[in-house]
Amino acid sequence: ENIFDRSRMAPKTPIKNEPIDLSKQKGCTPERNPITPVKIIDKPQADPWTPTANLKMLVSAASPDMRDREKKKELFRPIENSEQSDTPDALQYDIVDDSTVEEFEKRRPSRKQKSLGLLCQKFLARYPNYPLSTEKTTISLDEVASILGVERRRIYDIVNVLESLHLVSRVAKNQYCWHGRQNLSQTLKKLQEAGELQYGELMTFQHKEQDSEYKFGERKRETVPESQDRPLLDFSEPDCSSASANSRKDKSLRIMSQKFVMLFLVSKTKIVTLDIAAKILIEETQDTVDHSKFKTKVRRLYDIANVLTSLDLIKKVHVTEERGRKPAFKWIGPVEFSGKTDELTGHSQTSDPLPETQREACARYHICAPGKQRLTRHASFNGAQPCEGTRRKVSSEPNSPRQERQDEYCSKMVNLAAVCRQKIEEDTRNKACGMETILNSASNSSITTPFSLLPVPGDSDFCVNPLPQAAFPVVQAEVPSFSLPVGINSQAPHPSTPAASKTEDGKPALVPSQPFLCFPSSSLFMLCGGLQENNLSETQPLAGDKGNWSAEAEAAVSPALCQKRSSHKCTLPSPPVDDEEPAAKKQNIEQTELPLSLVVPKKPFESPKAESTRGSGCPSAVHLETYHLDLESPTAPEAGSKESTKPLDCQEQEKQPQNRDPDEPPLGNEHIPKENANQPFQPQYLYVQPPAGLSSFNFLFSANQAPGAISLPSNQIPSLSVPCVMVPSAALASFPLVCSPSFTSPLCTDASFPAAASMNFSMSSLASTTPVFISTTAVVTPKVSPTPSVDPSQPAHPALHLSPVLTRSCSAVKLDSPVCVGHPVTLLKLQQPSSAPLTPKSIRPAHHEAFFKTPGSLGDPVTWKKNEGNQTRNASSVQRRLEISGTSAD
DNA sequence: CACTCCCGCCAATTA
DNA sequence: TAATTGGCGGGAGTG
Repeated sequence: ENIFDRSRMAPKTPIKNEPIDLSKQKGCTPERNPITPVKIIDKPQADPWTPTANLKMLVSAASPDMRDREKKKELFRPIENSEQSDTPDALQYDIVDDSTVEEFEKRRPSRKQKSLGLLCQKFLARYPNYPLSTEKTTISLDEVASILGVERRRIYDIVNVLESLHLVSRVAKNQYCWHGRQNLSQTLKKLQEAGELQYGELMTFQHKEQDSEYKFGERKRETVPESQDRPLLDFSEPDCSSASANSRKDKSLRIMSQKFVMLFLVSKTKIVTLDIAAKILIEETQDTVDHSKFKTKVRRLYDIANVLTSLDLIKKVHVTEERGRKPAFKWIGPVEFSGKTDELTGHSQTSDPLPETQREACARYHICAPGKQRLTRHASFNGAQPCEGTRRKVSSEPNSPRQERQDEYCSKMVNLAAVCRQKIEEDTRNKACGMETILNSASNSSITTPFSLLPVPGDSDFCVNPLPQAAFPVVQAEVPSFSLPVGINSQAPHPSTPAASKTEDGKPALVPSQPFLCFPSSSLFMLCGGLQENNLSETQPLAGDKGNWSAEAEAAVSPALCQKRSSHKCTLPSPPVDDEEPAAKKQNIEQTELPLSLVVPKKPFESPKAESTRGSGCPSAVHLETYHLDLESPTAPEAGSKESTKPLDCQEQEKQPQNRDPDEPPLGNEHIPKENANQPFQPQYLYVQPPAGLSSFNFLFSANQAPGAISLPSNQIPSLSVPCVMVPSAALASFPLVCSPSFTSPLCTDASFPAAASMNFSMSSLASTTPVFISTTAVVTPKVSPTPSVDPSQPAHPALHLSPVLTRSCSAVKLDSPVCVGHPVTLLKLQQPSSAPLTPKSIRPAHHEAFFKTPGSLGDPVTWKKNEGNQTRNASSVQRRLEISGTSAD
């Protein structure tokens, strides 16, 4: 025993301890990290003799008074120290500082002393809040555990939460890198953005109905499509943790932590009650909240809250509600993230400042991110992110678990989205009246028409919804939509960084963390933030089924929803469109059929290649990947220079031709026969900033497809035959998309043109007020202003960059959609459509079951689980990659 | 008794 | 296979 003790004691004993601690802390001795011997030692001790045991015994035996005395006394310290931090503190200079008071308490054997919060403080005390970027601090879990005198399990709890905020990142097993709070603001910003997408609506409700917690909770659930969450998480975590740590379940403490923080950031009051948070965080779609599950969730929230409290980000408060007093937590951390994270920003790679508006940020990301990502990947890591780099490497491996994880994420997200969507639908029906009408019309139209955008001025939420809806229609037409986790970082594959994007077999291209929906409609791609997606899905859903959903804030659900929609589409295969809405409907012209046809052709083409080429990619992702590839290659070049877009386009055209051809025929015939002919189908995208209403969305219109379609006559309904991508701002951030500066009124004419880069819609054009309809055919709404403005900053490559991501997303979508629908049948349908466009693989993954299943939300009895897993994994991997790349960037 | 949440079993993952 | 991670929930400490 003594021997064991010694090993442990080492920390305790002044002599041994100090040296050890120091070396570990500052030195970041990697050496130790790998080593896990500590653990062994601990275990043996713990059981029989562990210091803890002794302490416990003592404590229990001793009276409180005694405890206090003892605590103070040195005698006690040794014992306790071994377990806790007292000794360590003494040993560790830093620790003492922060936790002086705590130590006091710690001495006690009492439970409080062992609290996770205290432990966390001790842990934090060991490291500087703002470490020099130059010096990397590695943390050995074993060491820390032994130093703090706790079992490793507890360290995991702390580290997981810290990791969710990027205070640390996992480098390797047993090793974490300490980043401190340098990136905290960035991370919070990202989370806030993500949270707005996911929970924005909820929060709104909150404010409105503070009382109705339940409602709140419910809504949250709905809205909260986890899909987004994960993406968010990814964003935040992209670099480090995503890779290895992600494994396990979606629910990880990490994700919960992020979501929890998001709730605070989104909440106006900055106060979140535990029960609400628990409800929101419960994956289960439905109301069915098992009491046990709820309890478990609450336990976890306490764990998280303790850590966050020790970080001084929240504090415990009590909210008196109707029922009585509820435990709650108030956010006391930074609230405004103007966009930059001060020092943080500079350091953080991925996290650029998300300054201004999301969109802008997104745009910037696109532009800038690529480079970073690439860099990050290649470079092992810089400063704080080194760890990430390593992981990436690992993850980058084609078949590595990471991919799987990613896929899983996707699937989960999808599931969540689906669930949310369902709920949302219900809610929306009830609540979203005005919106509904619009949406409905949209949805209907959507079916008929490829897609319509409703410009919803007003609230962002609403805005979001409209767009999504619009998107959905498109999806329906075609296909599959997939949701990707939102990539937070700039990881997005930029054109400039071809390697990066491809590195992972295309996966990387996708933005890891950012959730988005891709609608591989023949002509359009839509990327939506989770929320948005949800909205879309809602609206879209078959007119018959859910025509009324309001896209509402639930957007969060979006991904799932979207998928569902797609599935719906499938199911509703080309419902003859009704033109409920005149304008929109007009567009519907081609209606679903067209889009489908268009889409299908492409995908098939692409998919084959992609698949063949990339084994690594997820099956489901295949088509996407293919797409990506095409895009990527072109993009990469572009990435370097925005202007380069043209060249890229050319490249794209070259590459894409295959895809395009198939696609085009359908589209081209209908919409843009001419243009297509002229131009190869380059995957060009038009980037449209989100209108005010759409704050979070970005639209990308593929120039290629569009071209033909674009021909729109200004007057009528603006329909875009071109594929467009809707990307949440967040997503954009990750994307390398670039808007071609040149556009002027691309829509009208030429966006489609070959060389023409991507077209940008200025937000203003979209500006909420005017609804834009995009028909599969290609009509563009007049509103769309040919705004060159939109993003001068952004290069015109959007398409390229996006494509990779999209591709995956697409694959995912396919899967998802069926799931979402909850109707296996739909899936099948989808598949078909997808099949054309998508490779079989992609479809399979689509099976979605996994996605659907996850939360148990839908209860999908679906039978396609197999694929799901893969898909999700892939997606996740992709995300990770992206993240990683982004983070590592520099 | 309700709120907290420690503790550690044990499964999922990883090495 | 062994080690690492981490979900999970029993049940104990606190007020």
